[in-house]
Amino acid sequence: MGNMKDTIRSIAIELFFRKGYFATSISEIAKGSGIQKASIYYHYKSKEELLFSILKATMDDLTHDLKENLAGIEDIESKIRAAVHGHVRFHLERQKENFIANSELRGLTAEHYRVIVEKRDEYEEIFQGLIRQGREQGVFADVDVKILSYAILTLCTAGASWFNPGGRLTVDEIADIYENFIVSGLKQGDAPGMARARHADQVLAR
Amino acid sequence: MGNMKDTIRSIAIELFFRKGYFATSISEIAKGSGIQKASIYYHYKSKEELLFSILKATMDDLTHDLKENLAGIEDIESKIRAAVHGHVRFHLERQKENFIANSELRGLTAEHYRVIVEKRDEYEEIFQGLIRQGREQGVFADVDVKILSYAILTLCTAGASWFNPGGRLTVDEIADIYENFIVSGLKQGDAPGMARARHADQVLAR
DNA sequence: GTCTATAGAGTGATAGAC
DNA sequence: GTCTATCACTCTATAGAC
Repeated sequence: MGNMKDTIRSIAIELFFRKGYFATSISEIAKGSGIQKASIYYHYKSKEELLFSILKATMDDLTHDLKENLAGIEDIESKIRAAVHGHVRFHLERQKENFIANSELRGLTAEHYRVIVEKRDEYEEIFQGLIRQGREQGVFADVDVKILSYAILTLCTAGASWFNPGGRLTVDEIADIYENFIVSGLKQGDAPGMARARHADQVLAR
Repeated sequence: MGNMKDTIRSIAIELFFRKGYFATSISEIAKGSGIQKASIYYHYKSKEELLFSILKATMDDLTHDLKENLAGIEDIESKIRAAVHGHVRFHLERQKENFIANSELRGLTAEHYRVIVEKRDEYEEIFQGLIRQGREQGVFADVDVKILSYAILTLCTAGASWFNPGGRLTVDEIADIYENFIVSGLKQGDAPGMARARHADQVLAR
């Protein structure tokens, strides 16, 4: 946190998280950074660029993290577990940036919006690929890949909105709870109705 | 949509959903309603009061809906299914209001914020009670009630952010997918820390 | 790299005519 | 119940001194 550019950045993250992007003014960020508001524009050419730089770095780190977590794992269930665990971990450990990344996309210009959404889509596709593979290998039930990938990602992401760093459970304990819940949901062993019918089909086909 | 008060309200819902509360101005709402901005203040005494009236009605209807959906059902699994199904249905059918109710709480005054959070807590407690009951009756596994209730609610709520009314699946089809995923997750969820051990056991037993 | 000063536009809200 | 006019303020961003 040596230079002013990073100080401004971390004050902005704090304020965008607490008050929201539109409700935060440049002068508040300047005040928190201990400089005059005009000086902000030496480091960032606009408020929107400051937001974009935060979102871009967060998305890049997220995808990089996922690829690293999956490297070397062969078994599909272990892969899903590693992906979910890492996703939860990342969102709880960098709670504020991730909260902003999921709620302030509307603050971006059209071009910047496109860049971030592309990165998000790339990340989602890796996840969807894992679910699809697990389904094809018969490890998971015949689930709807798109709907459940959205569900799983937002489920874990949501942790960033209520997580209390000093609370009852550690990051890894929470990640384990999610991991088990999600893998059970994907396997759908006990679900009656349509799910049970699908499950029976699979068993018979083995 | 006969009177102006309701017109203003529905234009505000549309704009708050699309652009966000802080990024929407009174004059935009007036323009959309076909009147001058000063006329807004005849119907609502401030922008914040307009937001509050939207959130309050949404939360009241949500809880009312849940109580109605649960009435007369005895079996705990059927109760959870009805609660989840109704929750998803409500959020998809009133997508915009619900999106606002989950992202614009920071726009409220301290007192109004308290009112809405109280209503949200009341709703959450009903849900938590159902999960707790299911666990005590042995229908569900020994899950963490608080964490999973947040997880389940945000999971279903998130539907309101990506749902496309004219899309591939109907509201009830999506609700069914969620229902099965959640009930499966609740039945087979393990205690924290057991994920790796359990998975290893499974692999060895093959 | 940070400052003071200010441009230029938009904001929520009110007063008072009709 | 809607209008015009306006107040008082805040906002992002820039110019130019140091």
